[in-house]
Amino acid sequence: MAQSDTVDRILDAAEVLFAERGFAETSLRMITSKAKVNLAAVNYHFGSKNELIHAVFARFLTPYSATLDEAFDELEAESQGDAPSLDRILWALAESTARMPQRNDKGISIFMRLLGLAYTQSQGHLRKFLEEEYSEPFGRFMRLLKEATPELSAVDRYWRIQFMLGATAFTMSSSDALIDILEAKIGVETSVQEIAARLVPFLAAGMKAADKIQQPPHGH
Amino acid sequence: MAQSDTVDRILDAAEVLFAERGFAETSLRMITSKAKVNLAAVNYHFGSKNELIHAVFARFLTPYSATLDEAFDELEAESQGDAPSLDRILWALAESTARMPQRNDKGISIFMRLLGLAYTQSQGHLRKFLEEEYSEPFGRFMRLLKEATPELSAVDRYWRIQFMLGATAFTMSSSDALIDILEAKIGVETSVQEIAARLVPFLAAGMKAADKIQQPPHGH
DNA sequence: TTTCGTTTGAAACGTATGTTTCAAACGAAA
DNA sequence: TTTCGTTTGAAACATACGTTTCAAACGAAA
Repeated sequence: MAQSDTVDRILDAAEVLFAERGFAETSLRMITSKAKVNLAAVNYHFGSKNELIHAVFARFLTPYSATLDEAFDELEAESQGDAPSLDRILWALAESTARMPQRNDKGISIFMRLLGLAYTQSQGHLRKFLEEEYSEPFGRFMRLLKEATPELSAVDRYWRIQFMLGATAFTMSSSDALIDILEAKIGVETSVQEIAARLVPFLAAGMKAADKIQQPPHGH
Repeated sequence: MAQSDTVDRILDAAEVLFAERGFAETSLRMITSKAKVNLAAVNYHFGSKNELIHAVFARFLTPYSATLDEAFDELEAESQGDAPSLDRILWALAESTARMPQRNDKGISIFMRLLGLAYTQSQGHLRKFLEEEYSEPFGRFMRLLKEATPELSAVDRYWRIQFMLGATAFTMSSSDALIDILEAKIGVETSVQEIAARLVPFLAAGMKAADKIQQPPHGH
């Protein structure tokens, strides 16, 4: 405990509780009591609850952002000149995510759940913070997607990307619960990595769908 | 204002505010002040905040559930004996949703956003309430999906249905914001119906994807 | 018009939250 | 060992919440 291991204890506790219960539903007192730390420590070290939320995201998003950047570098290096395919882009994303160093066995679930919350519960301050700090790797991912789907109009691509994000964020943010339900139902155990491996072909097929806008089907 | 138009005023205000801000972030005082109604009226007419949330959902979910049931009846009547196709099931769902009677022009967005919140912010009491009251049309939809995708194993189907739900709930629950972003970006106006019409082929293609689990792509 | 159950209004209650205060404890530097 | 900036601890603060209370107002039935 060289210096302020209090800070890490708070971050660890906050990360888990935020992932379990969301931001508004997690009080500072829950966090400090789980972290076995004085209540005032949060405001002393982080300033406010909102800044603590930012710190929790920064701690895992900064290395993740760097990992992604490397993966995209590799991707572009491999396919010299021509645009990387959709499948390879999505796979690179899935692999980078799976390979993130985990603090414990629940690491990936927490990571995913927080990413989901970032979309879902983003109040003004969080959205602003994320846009300011991490727009670059996100923009790069978007550029790669654009080059990989030249057959789509800008509008088509826009909506399909939202569909992809939705399927991913939603599934991953509830991955723990969904895995449990499946096990109770069919008795099959599933890893987050397997979900990702199932998600990729689903998303790729959706992105490549021939029909852009569904017309009412005709009678049989 | 024959009898308790207070009840409807509360429901109207609560519906909008819940859709805009979520449940925990919307206080009874916000609701009663928007509804121009006394604070105590909520507890008098509904009992508690949780029961008010239930009432908001019941008001639109009960007619929606009936509409869905009719649409599924038609679907099964049309395709006498053989299972309705995936495209037709999804289309029936999208159409039923679009045709729901709206209280105002923002009706569909609110409706969608609440459905999204039901998945996303479902605390214990709401999940329990929804399961107890509306499991039947949901189960019927699942059965139809199963019959329309006999080529999928139970596990494959389970995950792909989650992906569909995610893409839909996520996109629709943010439809307002996404429509605004697209308009600011490309200057195109979009209706919720158009989003649904774009979503259907995306989901159908994903459900029918040949690969179930992605293997690492080989070098180019 | 009087009656009486229903509904509203204003105020308060108890509790929980984020934040602040300030004295005490700590720990490296002198 | 003394000093002094940093960190902790216990308590309080102001505020917001959901809920309750109870008298006043209402409105159909008598």
